[in-house]
Amino acid sequence: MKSNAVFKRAHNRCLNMLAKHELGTHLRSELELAQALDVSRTTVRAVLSSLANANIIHRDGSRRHLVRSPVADDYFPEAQTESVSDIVGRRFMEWILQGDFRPGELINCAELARQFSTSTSAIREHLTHFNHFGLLERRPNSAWVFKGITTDFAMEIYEIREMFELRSAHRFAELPPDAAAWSELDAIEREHHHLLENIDERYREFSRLDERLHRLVHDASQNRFVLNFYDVISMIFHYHYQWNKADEKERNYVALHEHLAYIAALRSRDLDAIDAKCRTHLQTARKTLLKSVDHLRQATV
Amino acid sequence: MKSNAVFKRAHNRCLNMLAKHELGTHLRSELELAQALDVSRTTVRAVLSSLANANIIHRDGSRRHLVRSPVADDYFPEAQTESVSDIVGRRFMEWILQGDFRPGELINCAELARQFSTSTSAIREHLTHFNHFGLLERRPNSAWVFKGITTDFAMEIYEIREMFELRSAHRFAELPPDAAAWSELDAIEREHHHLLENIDERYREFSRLDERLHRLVHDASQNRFVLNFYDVISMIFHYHYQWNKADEKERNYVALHEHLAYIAALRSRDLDAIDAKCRTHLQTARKTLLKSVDHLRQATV
DNA sequence: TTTCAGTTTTTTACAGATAAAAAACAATTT
DNA sequence: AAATTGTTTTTTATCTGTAAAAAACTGAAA
Repeated sequence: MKSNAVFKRAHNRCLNMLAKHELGTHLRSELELAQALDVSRTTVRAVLSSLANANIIHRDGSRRHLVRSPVADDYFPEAQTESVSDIVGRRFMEWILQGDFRPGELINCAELARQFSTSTSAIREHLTHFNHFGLLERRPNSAWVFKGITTDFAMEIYEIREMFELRSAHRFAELPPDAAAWSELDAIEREHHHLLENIDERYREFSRLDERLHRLVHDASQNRFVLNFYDVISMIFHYHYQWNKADEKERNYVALHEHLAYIAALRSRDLDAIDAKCRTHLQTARKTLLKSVDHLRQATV
Repeated sequence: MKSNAVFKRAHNRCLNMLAKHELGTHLRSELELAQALDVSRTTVRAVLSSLANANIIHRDGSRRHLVRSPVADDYFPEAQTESVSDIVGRRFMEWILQGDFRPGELINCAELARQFSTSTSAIREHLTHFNHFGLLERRPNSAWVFKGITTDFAMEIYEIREMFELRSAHRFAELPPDAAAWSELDAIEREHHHLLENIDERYREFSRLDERLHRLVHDASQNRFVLNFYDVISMIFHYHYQWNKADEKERNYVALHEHLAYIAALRSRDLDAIDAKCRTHLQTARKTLLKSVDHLRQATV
């Protein structure tokens, strides 16, 4: 059966919203809450009745008002707000990065299902997903082969990434001056400067900024295949940041400066400069990934 | 439950093999048969016992020999040899091409399951597949949106195709002279000449040759993402050939000549010539696809 | 007449069950 | 000993069932 993670997530988010409310004030309509929480009205109603049960809100007639401010105990634990599908995806990547799988190894769905305490259906769904990511290969009527985050994988993914990002960057340069992307680029640049000012404390925030910049560039491609592919990159990087912490501050410092040069090139609209700065940055990023792959291999051999 | 399409397919293929045997001759070992039929020994044994039941083969001791030649009636109907997953994939594409879906329309899994007389699980599995193909978009906890084979789709897919094929063609040109790919290229070229000699009768065979040439070029990329993407192209083309028959002979005639020029360029190893011929051919192919998309849209509006 | 909350209907996300197929193991024959 | 067949164990593909969530419908209130 379906878990009620959607409900619990909405519940917690609703508590966050209510924490900013003054006592006694009326809540917004169910429809507005549904839109704010990004769930259906059905789920909002479930949340509201659970809040009423906990005496956080109370009804007077057809309206609801805030009775008491929510406390830590009113929240569902973070772990319960993750959907089964997200859990499986996360745990699968963790398995890979902990070296529980070796490249070429066959994957046992039932065993994984047991390990992750879900059903084989949930596992199967995710295996097709990772198949698309190039991490697995399906042998029809037979087992799945784990292909692994190997040197080959890193080289292949970067070959495509470079092609796609150069193409997208060119498109970006052609955007009309009033496009929203330019002001987003300005905002990203400012964030880079802020980060550099406090690099010692804030260097860990780089990954989010990296994602934001590259996603913005890729968006200019207006090509669903390019964007789909960036999801793959993004996922790999999301985990990569967690698995190789060596020289993290130094790496991020270098990358921030490369980003600034790249941003300046984009703004200059000079295609050759864009190519040069983009290539430089991607080559650094590739080296980092390759080093991590090596690290991963040595840790597990 | 699982259908026994694998068994039936193996059964029919085994009958084909036996049709070439002389009466009384002994069959090969179970293991050899399994390898020849590309199934497990378990399935081979099921096939052999069903053949024994039909008095086509007979056992003497531990060996088996052919008793009578198989007849048409011994075969399972073609329709029963397709796995559920293949059926769903095929029928889904047929639906798209018959205009049963309109771009932007929401897809109803249960309704589709009813239409295709399978379960929602089989449908769901295929929807994720088509999601990856850019034909659908998933809205979490909600319906799937059909994006359709639109002009945008054709433009986007060709943008990537051109990037990937040019890159692969360059790699192809760099292959050592003794690589197997060169002799396969020779064979493909000869097939082109044969086809051109009998273009009036054989023009329909072009699509298989087209797939063979482009697949060969893409193989040189040695990049799993390029190869995965070619599967998308290949699928679209497989159906495209069935949905637009207008000017088929003329189109194929032109394409065959473009292929020959492309092959000659590859053999010359001159990168500029390769780029030129490859681009020319892909642009023609794109025009054809765009015309078909138009055709599709007008037929369904 | 638009916006709301109450109610009902559909649909999705998963779990669980099972025949078919594969794989592993055991016993025989060449 | 190597190759084959017989038997048992696992694993996959797929169907069915159900709580959770979404969507659609309905009547009341602003």
